[in-house]
Amino acid sequence: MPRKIVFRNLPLLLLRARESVLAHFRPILTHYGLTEQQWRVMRALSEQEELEPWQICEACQILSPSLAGVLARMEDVGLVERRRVPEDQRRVLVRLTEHSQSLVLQIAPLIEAQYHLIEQAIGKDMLDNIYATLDRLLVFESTPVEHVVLPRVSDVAGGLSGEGRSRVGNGVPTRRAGVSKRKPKAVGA
Amino acid sequence: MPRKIVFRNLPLLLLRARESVLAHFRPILTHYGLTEQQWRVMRALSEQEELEPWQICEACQILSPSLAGVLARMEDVGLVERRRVPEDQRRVLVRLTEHSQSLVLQIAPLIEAQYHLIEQAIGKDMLDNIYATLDRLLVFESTPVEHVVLPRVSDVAGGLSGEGRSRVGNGVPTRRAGVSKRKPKAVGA
DNA sequence: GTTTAATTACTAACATATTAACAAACACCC
DNA sequence: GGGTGTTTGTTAATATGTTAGTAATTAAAC
Repeated sequence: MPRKIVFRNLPLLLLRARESVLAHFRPILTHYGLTEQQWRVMRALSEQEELEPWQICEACQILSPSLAGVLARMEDVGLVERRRVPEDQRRVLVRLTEHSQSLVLQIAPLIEAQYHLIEQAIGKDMLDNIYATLDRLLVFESTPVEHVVLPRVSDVAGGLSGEGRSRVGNGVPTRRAGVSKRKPKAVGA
Repeated sequence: MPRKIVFRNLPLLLLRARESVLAHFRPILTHYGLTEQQWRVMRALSEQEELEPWQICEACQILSPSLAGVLARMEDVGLVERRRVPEDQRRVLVRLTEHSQSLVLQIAPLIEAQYHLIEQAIGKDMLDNIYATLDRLLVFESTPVEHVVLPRVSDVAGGLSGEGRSRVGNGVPTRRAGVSKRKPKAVGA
């Protein structure tokens, strides 16, 4: 096998870090029947009163197609209301319902308290350091970074130049239905 | 509205940071028709030769049900092979195919090069600092952090104690089919 | 040695992520 | 003033995340 990549997997580390933090908040949200994304939207709308979808996308780091579903479900359960902008019928304004606002009033202190517990466990200096580091990482969002040149290869993963898949009889599929239930996909053809 | 939560949204910041990093690698992976998760699995298997699914879950921060699908698809396109452990018919061993190994040989240098470009753009000190900070954040994975006590509330988000949703006629749904195409869900009933 | 519990990988059901494509409303332009 | 392009939100299709539950196998208890 090739020499290991000398750099540690940064996106993976960030994923782990995020998960380790989120683990301390998730119980609060699920306790109130909220998903993580719903809470992100609620928190944003609790600070802005009214936002357009694209603004929520930016504020909550949710892509537009995802947000469409999130908002639709939130409207279904009465967490947000949507109305069109009169001057521009394309645009929409989203806001929290009264119910949702009172929900924020209940949850926000718990979130806040949990942050305090975290700060208390790892120290304020440490927490500040984390924020500062992340900020610098985000600045580099706009920092121009060169990109490696990609060799031209038409279709590599699907290409499978030669060996064919031999789905049946390799040991595993002989078990439950699941393993061999995948669609054929005609690789050798 | 309630006073803003004094702490900045840490999970959101981590999400942003991760995205800003990943943005520099995604083009490489999509160029080879790989998803981010597939590459994570491939990178792990390129360093271990053979792993059991639960080990991949840990190494790649992928939950077991997700990994089931990821591996099934990867097997479909000939990226990995699975076989049962003879001594324990519950367990499975996963490994890269030859094709997949040669793919790693092509991609790894590009990933590596991109890391170098990033390091070059933000500085080695900065990068080291990031890694160090993330490590400390991960240590706190095991650090015992108290958890806020949750007030007992049966079903809050769905409860909607009173106001009813008024789906039709609030301004928005009058547009395309989509907005009002959601399942009714019987809130008022 | 059979019953029970624990493991391991998986399925099911739903919410979200991601990319591409689309429709309606607006802006321009000639 | 009707083409043309742009913006905004959306749908479609597929992959993954998340929680709960299941089947097959093994280990433990009795």
